[in-house]
Amino acid sequence: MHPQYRSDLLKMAEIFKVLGDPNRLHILSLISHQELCVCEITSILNISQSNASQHLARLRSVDLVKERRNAQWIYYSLNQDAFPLISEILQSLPDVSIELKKIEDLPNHQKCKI
Amino acid sequence: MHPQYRSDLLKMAEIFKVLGDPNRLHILSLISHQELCVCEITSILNISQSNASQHLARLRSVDLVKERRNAQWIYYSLNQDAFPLISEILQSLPDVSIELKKIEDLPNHQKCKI
DNA sequence: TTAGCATATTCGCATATGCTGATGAGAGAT
DNA sequence: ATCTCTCATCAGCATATGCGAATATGCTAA
Repeated sequence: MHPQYRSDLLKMAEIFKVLGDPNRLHILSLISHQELCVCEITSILNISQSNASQHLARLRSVDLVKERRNAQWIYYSLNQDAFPLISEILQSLPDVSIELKKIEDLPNHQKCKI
Repeated sequence: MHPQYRSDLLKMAEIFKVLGDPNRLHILSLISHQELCVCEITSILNISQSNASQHLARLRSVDLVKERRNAQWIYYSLNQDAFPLISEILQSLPDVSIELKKIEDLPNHQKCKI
């Protein structure tokens, strides 16, 4: 097998490995609609801050997300340039618009002053 | 979160987890062009028979492949109905047609009488 | 500067994964 | 029935992964 082919396969496999987790799929689906800071993602997914941050690190490692710092907050959004099929994949997931509408009602949202 | 949403995410994540391995991507790419028996896949990927069989079991577990028995041989092919985007994903992988043309030249191909 | 909040990183643990080697199950040939 | 070939499964191991707890870093405001 050609070395170039092998490395292409490895890179694609790495991307799918990152997609192979329900929490990361959920995060991608959310930030494909609008950028969100880590505390919002943490609240919506109902996971620990550490866990959310680790998932975001994995998404960063394959360049699937863009980040923008604003004061203490880091806003994440989908990087559609990294993997052309990513948008179509995310569109095949269930709708998350209800969750996005409810951001203000989240229990610990007061800790996250947007 | 809705339970149905969660199970959908889990199912999608499971599919991507299966896609998240270079050998399995390679197998899928090969059998998306033509059906192959296990010994051919083993030869092309240059992995052990046990390893190939285990990868095929993973692909079967999420219904990504179809199998057809013919005497001792079991021929695997892509199941395009399981995951609508699978064909597009596989088309984004490097070309495998050269490997398919060389099946007859493989070292231990005599053990696999097509 | 200090305090407080948002985020990242490290550590440790339980579980999952990929692989090899050995064994088992089916199907044909003799 | 016996042998051989194809394929599946099991056992065992090294490594990877997902998570919580603790800690570190970075920013703002007082």
